[in-house]
Amino acid sequence: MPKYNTKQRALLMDFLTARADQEFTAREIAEALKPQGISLSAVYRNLADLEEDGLLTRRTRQKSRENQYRYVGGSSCAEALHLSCKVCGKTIHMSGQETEFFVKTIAANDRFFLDRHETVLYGTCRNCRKKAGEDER
Amino acid sequence: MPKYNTKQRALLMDFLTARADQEFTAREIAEALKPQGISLSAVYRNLADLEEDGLLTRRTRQKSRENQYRYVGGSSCAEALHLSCKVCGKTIHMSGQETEFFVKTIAANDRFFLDRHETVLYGTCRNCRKKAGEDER
DNA sequence: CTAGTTGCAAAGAGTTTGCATGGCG
DNA sequence: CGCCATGCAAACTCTTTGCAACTAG
Repeated sequence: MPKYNTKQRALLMDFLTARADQEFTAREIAEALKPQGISLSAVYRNLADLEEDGLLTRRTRQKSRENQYRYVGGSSCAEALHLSCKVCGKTIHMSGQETEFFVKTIAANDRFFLDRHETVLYGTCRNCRKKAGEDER
Repeated sequence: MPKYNTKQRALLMDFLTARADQEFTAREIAEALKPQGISLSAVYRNLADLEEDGLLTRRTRQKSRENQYRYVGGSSCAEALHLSCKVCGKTIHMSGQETEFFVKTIAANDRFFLDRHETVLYGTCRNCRKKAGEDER
């Protein structure tokens, strides 16, 4: 969708690809990059382009008004499904093989064709589960 | 979280449980129920309570400013994973058996513990895929 | 040069909240 | 009766947009 390569877009892409799979608000990105020269509206406009191209996932967290943006266009993201820990926010990439198997199984059993880019599976990662276990139960 | 059983909460619960797994905006719900006596703010407040209890999923669609709310607290939703068609919006429940298998596989392979309530898998259902195929390719 | 992109500030819109009123228990 | 929930409207704040200035090609 974009036609020119601007400094601002390069800044944003560098930021996002260096932190693929982490969630940020538009404000956070803008604040981090403002010293290097990008405005909040440029961030929004470029994020919108990326989202339209399916390279970006957006979600709203509970109790929050701001959207969380997550870049999922990296090469290591291309085939894998994303597992996102609700506690620490980290993302795990499911292995390509496992993903392949899931996608095929769902297509066969449910006649449903998964969009790997748009799908994020939420839950708790090993570490956070361990911690929760120590605290509560 | 709620302490009293009000007419408004009953209205909202009836609406949502009768349409489990469909997505609505707060405005849509309020408009549908307004004749029966509920205000937009009551809708928001009750939705917030439900979300906090994990009975409700929220997401923002591309190019839209409004949040989509989806009730996932029904009994048939308890065990199943949700497959949501991006085209027609319908939800398919993955079978309990298949879900169980997936959850266990992911726990074993990735050390990741899926939250079935919070996870929605996006893609295209059989019908919509067929249609898309006829149109384009 | 020409068209796309940026910045700024103002507009826009969904969501939240304060406060008085009404209803559940 | 006391406390919670509702309604209304005002307040909030994130996001979008208009427009002039600036660049990339």
